[in-house]
Amino acid sequence: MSSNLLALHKTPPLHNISKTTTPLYQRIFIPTHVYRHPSAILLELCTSMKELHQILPLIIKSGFYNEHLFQTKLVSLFCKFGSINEASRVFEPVEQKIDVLYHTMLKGYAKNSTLCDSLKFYNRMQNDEVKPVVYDFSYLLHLCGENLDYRKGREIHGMMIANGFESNLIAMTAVVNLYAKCRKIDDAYKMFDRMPHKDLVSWNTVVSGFAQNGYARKALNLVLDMQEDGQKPDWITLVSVLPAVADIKGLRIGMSIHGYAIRSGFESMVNLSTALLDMYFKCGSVETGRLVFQRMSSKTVVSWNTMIDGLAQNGQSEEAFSTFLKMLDEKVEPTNVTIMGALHACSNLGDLERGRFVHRLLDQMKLGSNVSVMNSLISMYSKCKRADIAASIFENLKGKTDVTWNAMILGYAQNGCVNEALNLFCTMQSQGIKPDSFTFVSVITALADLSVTRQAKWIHGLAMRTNMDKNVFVATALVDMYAKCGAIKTAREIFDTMDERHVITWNAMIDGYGTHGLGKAALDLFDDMQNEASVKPNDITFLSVISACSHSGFVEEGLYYFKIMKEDYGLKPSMDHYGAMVDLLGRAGKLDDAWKFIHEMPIKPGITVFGAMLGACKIHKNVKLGEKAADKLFELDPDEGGYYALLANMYSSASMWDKVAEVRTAMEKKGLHKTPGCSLVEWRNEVHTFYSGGTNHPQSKRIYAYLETLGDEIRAAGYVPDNDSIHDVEEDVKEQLVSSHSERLAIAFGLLNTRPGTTIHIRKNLRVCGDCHEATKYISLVTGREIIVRDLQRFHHFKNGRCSCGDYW
DNA sequence: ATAGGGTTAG
Repeated sequence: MSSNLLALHKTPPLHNISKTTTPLYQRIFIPTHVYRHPSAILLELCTSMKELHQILPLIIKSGFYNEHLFQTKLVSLFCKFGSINEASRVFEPVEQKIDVLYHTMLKGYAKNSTLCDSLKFYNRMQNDEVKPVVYDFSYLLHLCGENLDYRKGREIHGMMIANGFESNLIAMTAVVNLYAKCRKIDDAYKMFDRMPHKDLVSWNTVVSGFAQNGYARKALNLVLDMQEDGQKPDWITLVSVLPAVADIKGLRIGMSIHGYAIRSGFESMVNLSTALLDMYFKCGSVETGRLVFQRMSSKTVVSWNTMIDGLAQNGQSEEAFSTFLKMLDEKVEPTNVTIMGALHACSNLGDLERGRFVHRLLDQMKLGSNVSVMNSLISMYSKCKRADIAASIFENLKGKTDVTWNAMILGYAQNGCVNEALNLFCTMQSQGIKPDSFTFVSVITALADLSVTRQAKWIHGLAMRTNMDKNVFVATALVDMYAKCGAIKTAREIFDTMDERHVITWNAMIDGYGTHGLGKAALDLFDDMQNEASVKPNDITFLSVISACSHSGFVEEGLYYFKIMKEDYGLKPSMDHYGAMVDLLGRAGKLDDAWKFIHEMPIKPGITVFGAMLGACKIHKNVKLGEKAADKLFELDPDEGGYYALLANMYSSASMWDKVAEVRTAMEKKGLHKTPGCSLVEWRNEVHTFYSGGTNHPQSKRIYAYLETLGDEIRAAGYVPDNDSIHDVEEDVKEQLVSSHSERLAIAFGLLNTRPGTTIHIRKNLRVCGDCHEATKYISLVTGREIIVRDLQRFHHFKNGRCSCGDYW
């Protein structure tokens, strides 16, 4: 019986009907005009503009066209199908317009036209001496809410009061709704509080108001309050509160709401199922999400959209895309949100081909002017490594929003185009668009990649001045950036002063310690994290912890954390986790264990895993397993020259020169190249880039000359060149001289141009080679300088002839 | 004949 509560609320009880003399047509809900003529029944059943045009001649022929009821119905239908012009063509010629016709027309304006035009029509009503009714105000207020026009909304609120609707339930509910939509939730609540009588609809309005304004807990509490007030939540209450549940990832509350919905017989409401679907995905419960979707007896386009994006956000992008295709197959008309979901999936997959397919589709759908869609398109091309295409879309896009700027800045940042990202950041501000937390995160991430301390301090200062550093995500990006700039202490200081820490904050700090070789600090921090009730470690946390163990040689600990990750935390290891484990075992010299581990993996081992294996074989000169790993790599990713280089390095470390030559020939035949070594160093507000063996730098001569004297000094101090490292796979003979590796040029430049005692920060795009590592240790000794090198995988702090990695990297 | 509250999105 509870399921009928809403029905009882809206219609009089049945026994009343049978006692009265209500005419038959009212009892079965057929309106008067329909009763009078069969053609009107068609009008009642009409569901599209096309049908309406077919029926229109019949109405005219019937002679009823001039009746008020028909005119009003026609205006109503034309408006419903979106044509205010055709409604107007019915409305204007009517000589004796009844009030209802005006009200209907005003509704049409409010739903299909601008606020300005609607207000003009309202003024006309005043002139024509039509007395406004409460609904006129609610349409207008609704429109103000949609346009987020708070000022006009207040004006209309005033007009409403002037017309005597100050304490009208419906009018006040509309006001509450308006203030809530305009993000003035306090005003909305004040109005709600002032209402002498509150019904289900007004409670629902205020619940959805708090939910939409991000006050999830408050929204949930209001649902309890309303029940104390004697209102039983209906399915709209649930739909309104479910986004709040999703916001706080309250899976348990969500499930109890689901139970309540089933008990109350709301299961068949599509919108409710869709809201449940969304909630389950936002709570990360993919399985339940799939189940809800499967069980839905009818699906709207919103259900499909929720499913597609929900899957994409939960790492199921292949399934997201196939769901998108299935939707097209079932002839469901996609919307802009569908396209955004599909693009989201393509972004995650990094699949340019399918991304282009969606792009063509959205062009066909004429969605090219939809800013949100274009923002997603920019993100997709950026994620597919085509920042150039993204940039050309960005340039040509009319009506850019802050989201558009953020998407492009992030796109540049993710593609290593730091200067472009910074330039766009400046252009954005010069055009009066305020950077938000997303913008800062993108720019900070880009700078973190560069590892340039001066720029780091600049953006940090800017974030502080704009109060952006209070945002968790911005602060986390700062922690990450300082860690990547080698300033691990500053990173920790920011971490410690944060009011709120997200999982990603902990992850960034743990990873920072890990890459600095501070394994103990990383594990201590992981312990601290357990004491924090509000955060739970996720898969990334464990990846950082395991790789921290790997960098510090904590094999036992690494195995332990891998175990508890699965058993105590219920997390499924990804390819990256397996790669980190192989690295952990392999680096420690347990190559057979690593090889065994690969074969016992429950998923098919990928490039990450074999890459780690080959790297370990190179360090420990295990040619037999290294060749096996390399074979797999060539099979999995035949176009990557880096593996050939790694293999050649392995042979050279084992002094197998003929094999080295063989690999070089194979590489040349395939036209593959090793990524050129490149090191960055900051000097006087500029970033100087050095390539291996390069002579393009203005100070080049001075640098090479200095490297020669430096070579003599370090040899005198005991440095012995490592001949094994010399046989690299570079084509140029000069590049074979390790003394011209990019980091040495950068170090020499740094030493020549900074005052004695200054720490030198270098950023390298590849891993440091053994000989350079050895040489840098001696350089730090003879020059008395601290040299910090960030390579592809970790930090090396060289000081007094030693490195923080303890020669373990 | 007009009728206040509701789901998806960087």
